[in-house]
Amino acid sequence: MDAPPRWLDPEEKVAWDNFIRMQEKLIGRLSRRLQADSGMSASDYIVLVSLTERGDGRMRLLDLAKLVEWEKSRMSHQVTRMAKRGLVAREECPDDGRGAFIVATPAGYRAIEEAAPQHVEHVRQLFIDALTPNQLGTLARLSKRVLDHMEKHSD
Amino acid sequence: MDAPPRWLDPEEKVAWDNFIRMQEKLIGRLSRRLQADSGMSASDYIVLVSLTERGDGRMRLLDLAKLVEWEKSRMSHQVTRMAKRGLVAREECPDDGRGAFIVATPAGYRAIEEAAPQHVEHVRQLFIDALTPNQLGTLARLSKRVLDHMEKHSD
DNA sequence: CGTAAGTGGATGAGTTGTCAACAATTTCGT
DNA sequence: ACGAAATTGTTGACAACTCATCCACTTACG
Repeated sequence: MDAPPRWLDPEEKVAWDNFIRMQEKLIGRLSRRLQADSGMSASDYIVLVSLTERGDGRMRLLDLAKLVEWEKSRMSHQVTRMAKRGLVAREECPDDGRGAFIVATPAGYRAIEEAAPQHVEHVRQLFIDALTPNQLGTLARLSKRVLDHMEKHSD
Repeated sequence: MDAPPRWLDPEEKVAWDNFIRMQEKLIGRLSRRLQADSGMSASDYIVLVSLTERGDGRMRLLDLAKLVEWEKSRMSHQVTRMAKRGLVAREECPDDGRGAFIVATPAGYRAIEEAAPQHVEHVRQLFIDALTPNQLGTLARLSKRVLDHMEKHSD
């Protein structure tokens, strides 16, 4: 006998709906714009940012995957595609015969340097500017709270 | 000459990062769980919910697409796939020779009725339970605000 | 040592999303 | 009423994600 489902009460449902719709619209728009004005997908963007933010533009595949919280196979495919377009390259790892370094190429650096200002501007237009600094802070805290909650909640 | 990019200040960056990571983790987990325990994708789920929430379980393709804010081609593909699995069917539209009605089949009804309780439970565990009712209300308002802001901002 | 378990990564098949082009109707302007 | 434009929907090609599986190398343990 199943426990009766605990349906969402009206306020909970409104909260969930608003959140979902907002998030979907926001992410959708941002990624389409990014694609349109830089030819990069959101995934390309995060990978390049992650890589180039640490001085040497070089990271182990699995570390990269953990950093952005992806599965390793997803990262591997992604890197393969980006390598095909010359944005990153794989380098052998001397210490660990199995390993590979992923490196941002000069073209990769150029690509984020060109894409970033526009993208940040859109994040500002669509998200940051919608809220006061106070509200933004609140949203940050609530997001963090949900995030921490999920981390406890194994899966 | 380009205007100098208005980078995010540290608080803005934290807010954006927290939000993005939260949202990605949340959506990721929910959709993997939904897939695992009901064999439905998140897309299948919304389509069926949208269809069955209005009495007759029948809607025009474009209306359906607008409701969930998808592109029409995405909806068309989605419906094709769902039709192949017997969850929905296409019906001709008498008033409009171009049009098609999308209808939830009995199997479609059964499918959401089975999937919904578990899914709602997970939404509760991962999201609702992370926050107090007050905080949830706040998040709802902030989401709505961002949503409204985006609607003004044509695209 | 030698072998089993663990780790780092690659790959293939299947599903889903995007974009662009097209076809069929309907509607609107004159 | 007639042609142009808009609406409704489909399709095909292609990119991206997931899952499962596989291979190569490292490490740990007896």
